[in-house]
Amino acid sequence: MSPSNSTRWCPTPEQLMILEEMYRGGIRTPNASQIQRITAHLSFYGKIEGKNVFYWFQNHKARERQKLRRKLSKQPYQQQLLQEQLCLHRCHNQENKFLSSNESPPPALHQLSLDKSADYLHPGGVGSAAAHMTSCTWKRDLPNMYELQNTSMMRSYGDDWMMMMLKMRDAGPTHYPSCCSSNRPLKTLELFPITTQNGKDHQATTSNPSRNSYL
Amino acid sequence: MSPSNSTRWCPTPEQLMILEEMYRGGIRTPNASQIQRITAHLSFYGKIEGKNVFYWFQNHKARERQKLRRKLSKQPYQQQLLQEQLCLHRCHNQENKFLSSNESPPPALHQLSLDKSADYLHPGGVGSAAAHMTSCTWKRDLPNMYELQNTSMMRSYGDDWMMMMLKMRDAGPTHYPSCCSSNRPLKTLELFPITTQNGKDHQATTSNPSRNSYL
DNA sequence: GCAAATTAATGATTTATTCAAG
DNA sequence: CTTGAATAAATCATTAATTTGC
Repeated sequence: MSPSNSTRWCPTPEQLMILEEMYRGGIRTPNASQIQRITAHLSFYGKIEGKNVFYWFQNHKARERQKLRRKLSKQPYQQQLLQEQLCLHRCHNQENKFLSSNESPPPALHQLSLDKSADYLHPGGVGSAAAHMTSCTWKRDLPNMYELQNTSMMRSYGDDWMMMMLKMRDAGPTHYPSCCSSNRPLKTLELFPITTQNGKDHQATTSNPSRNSYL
Repeated sequence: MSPSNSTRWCPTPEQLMILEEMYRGGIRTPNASQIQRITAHLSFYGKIEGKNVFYWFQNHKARERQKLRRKLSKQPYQQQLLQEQLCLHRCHNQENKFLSSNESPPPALHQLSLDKSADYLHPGGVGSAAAHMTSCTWKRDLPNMYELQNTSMMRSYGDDWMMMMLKMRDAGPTHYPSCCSSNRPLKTLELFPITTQNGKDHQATTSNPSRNSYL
């Protein structure tokens, strides 16, 4: 099937780079509004839908985890411990929003006070594919993305979950200039709109944080 | 937590009965439009959302399967074969729509020609909870529900998948007269609107039917 | 009888697995 | 082989049954 009417999303290098950056930054299970913003943002670089973002994080998380598992199974025990601690660190960084909210923090985190200028602002380096892209205005807004990760999708939809069902796919895949390659001029990434979320992202604060999962 | 502000859906006996009836009828993985219709229909008997229907079928299917597995593990081999054949029969009934469409039928079904007045019109009998309900006008429309079951949710959303993310849950659980008990007078079930689907339900006909799963 | 305690069901989420495009 | 898409299995969490001690 030709790329223009491809059935499945084919991320551009820029989209991929940004997604990986976010993943490195600690995003694992973006909630609905996060997905929406990410999608809006990435759509500048090519056709993309929310479900693509959703699936990407799901798959990437799962595959990183499995990659790590494979790796761990042939690693000496010492290094395993190290890895686990790194993981924990990431996890706690993710929880910062939680810690600073007026909700009572989860017990396990009560006893910790972590540096909030976490390492997600200085991730390990960008991919090569579009490395020349001016990096990276959008990073400044990354912290906005750091809302609760244990927010579930379904819960987020609320009564509007049904919206997704209101229409069926009848519009076939529309024009999609070139699959898997940059089809727009590279440009400094624009900021996410700095909306104050108006409590929209604060649901699910009663969930059990132990169910959060970060690789 | 009192029922009125319960966090989770609590099906009324009528809703449950209808869902079970549909399940017995062969519905396993309703697609978006099916879910919408089912939801609209069931909402007559109490508060309900699409996701509840979605989850109900998912859970029910899984738990019936696991129930059967447990049962099979202590059954003589002969009866196992019988069970499997029953399952297959159901499966084929589900595929009838497929067979009659102008899409090329799945290979595995090519070789079979089955009675289309399938047994889903005469299911094994209704539950006792609301058995006095005039039974059952809505059954006449059940065939409408027999669209492709292998249609995936995500695919159905299409470009509107994002709709589900547009708003976050801010409306808390609204008034819900009485949990788990009939809060409206029983009445003959109304027909589903007999819409001709207009091709809206015909997506995903290219999917591999082997992935269909019917218990 | 009737709450508190325990257990069983089941609604809701997440994780693992699988399919299939490219 | 990689990875987007989708489904199934496992898990969590809340509600209903039920048991238990009074």
